[in-house]
Amino acid sequence: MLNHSKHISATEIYQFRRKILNWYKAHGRNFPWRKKSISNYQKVMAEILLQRTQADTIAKFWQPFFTKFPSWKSMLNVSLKEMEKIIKPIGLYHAKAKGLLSLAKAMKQRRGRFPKNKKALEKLPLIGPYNANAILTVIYNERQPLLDGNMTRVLERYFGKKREKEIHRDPYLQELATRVVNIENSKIINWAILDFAAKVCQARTPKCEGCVLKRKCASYKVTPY
DNA sequence: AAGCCGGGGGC
DNA sequence: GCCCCAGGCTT
Repeated sequence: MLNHSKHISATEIYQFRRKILNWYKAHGRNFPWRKKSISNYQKVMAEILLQRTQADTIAKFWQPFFTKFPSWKSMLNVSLKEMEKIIKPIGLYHAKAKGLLSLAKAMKQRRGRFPKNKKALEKLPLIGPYNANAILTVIYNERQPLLDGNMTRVLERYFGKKREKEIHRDPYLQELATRVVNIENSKIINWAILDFAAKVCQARTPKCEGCVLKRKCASYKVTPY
């Protein structure tokens, strides 16, 4: 309907997806927040804790944090100072602590239920465009891209540069990412791309020689690192 | 649109 | 020492 990524064919998208998924079967990461058994509370909390923070850092933080805070309600009796002290090891602790207490209050008012559309989700504290998509995909099984700096880097290197500075205001990138993750189990391709970005297509030192995408990667042809 | 947050990990 | 990390909020 919009044609910003029309120059990229469905076949190219399919091949990219297939290679990433194959790579993921052998090399994908396993994290607590990817387990089916966890609560929606934990799924949302994971996305918030992960903001601008390495996944391995949150993996270590996971057990002690959720032992202390098993639910939204459990966060209501903690002072801001206490919460800041708890969040401190993962960084950005002023904003995250304040936001979490605020979100816990909002969730109490909402009786633990989340909105089911993007605009309403983004009105909640600490829930922005990325997180809203993550919630829709991981909890409600929708097909939204987890389009952060990492997925953006992979898509840009492989398919070509985005047009605008802001990820969430770039129609080409939005449309391309949406097409790429448009499969039945959308969260798997999303996780696969994030894992691929973290382990192979890294920001500073991408491991191009062993990369399964290098033959058709636009960046590899130009700068084979 | 730009600035800011932050401890920890990798190099 | 420097750069980067599953972004969002404030100005």
